[in-house]
Amino acid sequence: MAESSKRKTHAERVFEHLRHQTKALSAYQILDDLRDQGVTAATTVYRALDQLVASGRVHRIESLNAFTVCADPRHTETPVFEICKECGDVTERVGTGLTENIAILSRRSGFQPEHSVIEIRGRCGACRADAQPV
Amino acid sequence: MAESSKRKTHAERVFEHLRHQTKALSAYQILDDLRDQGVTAATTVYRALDQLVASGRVHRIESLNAFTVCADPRHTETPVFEICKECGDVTERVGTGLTENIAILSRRSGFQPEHSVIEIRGRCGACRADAQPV
DNA sequence: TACGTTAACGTAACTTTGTATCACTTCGTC
DNA sequence: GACGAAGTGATACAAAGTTACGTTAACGTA
Repeated sequence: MAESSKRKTHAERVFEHLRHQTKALSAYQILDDLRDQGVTAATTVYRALDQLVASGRVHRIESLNAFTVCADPRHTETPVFEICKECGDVTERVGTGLTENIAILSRRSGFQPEHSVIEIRGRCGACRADAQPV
Repeated sequence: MAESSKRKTHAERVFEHLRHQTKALSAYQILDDLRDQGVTAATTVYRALDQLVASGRVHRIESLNAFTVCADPRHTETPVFEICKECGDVTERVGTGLTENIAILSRRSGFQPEHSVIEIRGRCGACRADAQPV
């Protein structure tokens, strides 16, 4: 029981909880959801999220003030998030080539990019299908 | 004195103030700055910003919770914002072709984009030059 | 076993950002 | 003058995020 003996931290609990969501959750939503698991302070949630974001396991969705798990922590390219206005689902896209486009743009303007935020709001395929009339 | 007789609204004051900034300002920063012009309520500032954003004269910078004037209200393409971590300056780029990239991406995924947020954080040309050793 | 160190966690207060409600003023128009 | 619409303010509150500091648990080591 070498590794299973390790105590479970709140950061792990936060990560596990986020992993089971299709929507992004706010810090205070996470706090509410994890109260019965012993997470009682906003500070703790923010600390957990800081760690998880720093290690690339969780992304912050700026336009929602919310958080979602990283679909594939191995990717290095800037992720693109599709956010459905109707159902709230957040989908991460990687390998879109947008990082390169931004790099090209920046080369022209002399700006040195470090971290990009790309978030697209609209309607997801499922919600569009639902709205289709016969 | 036909048009000059029109009363100046706080929305106009907010716009004029933002126009003279190189950085994005938060709503409460705007409130502080315009107190001596008679703007005293956060509500008023938010109402003014709502109008200005709706009419396309001002953009909201999601990752900063702040606002900046639109460089060219005639553009229809999604703007890209370069945000310098050092000096805080925000620069709007249009005609970058990124909108089209997003459209292509969405066509593949079935997502219908309505409003995109593209914000790049990094260092601007001026700050990079300042940091250059001899 | 006792001690010291460190990481994780909690409490509390606070700041920042944003919204809701209701009252009041201004101004054009009938 | 009566009326309605637009603009504004005061108050209260909700949501998001931070800071400072104290406590607890785990762990290595003497």
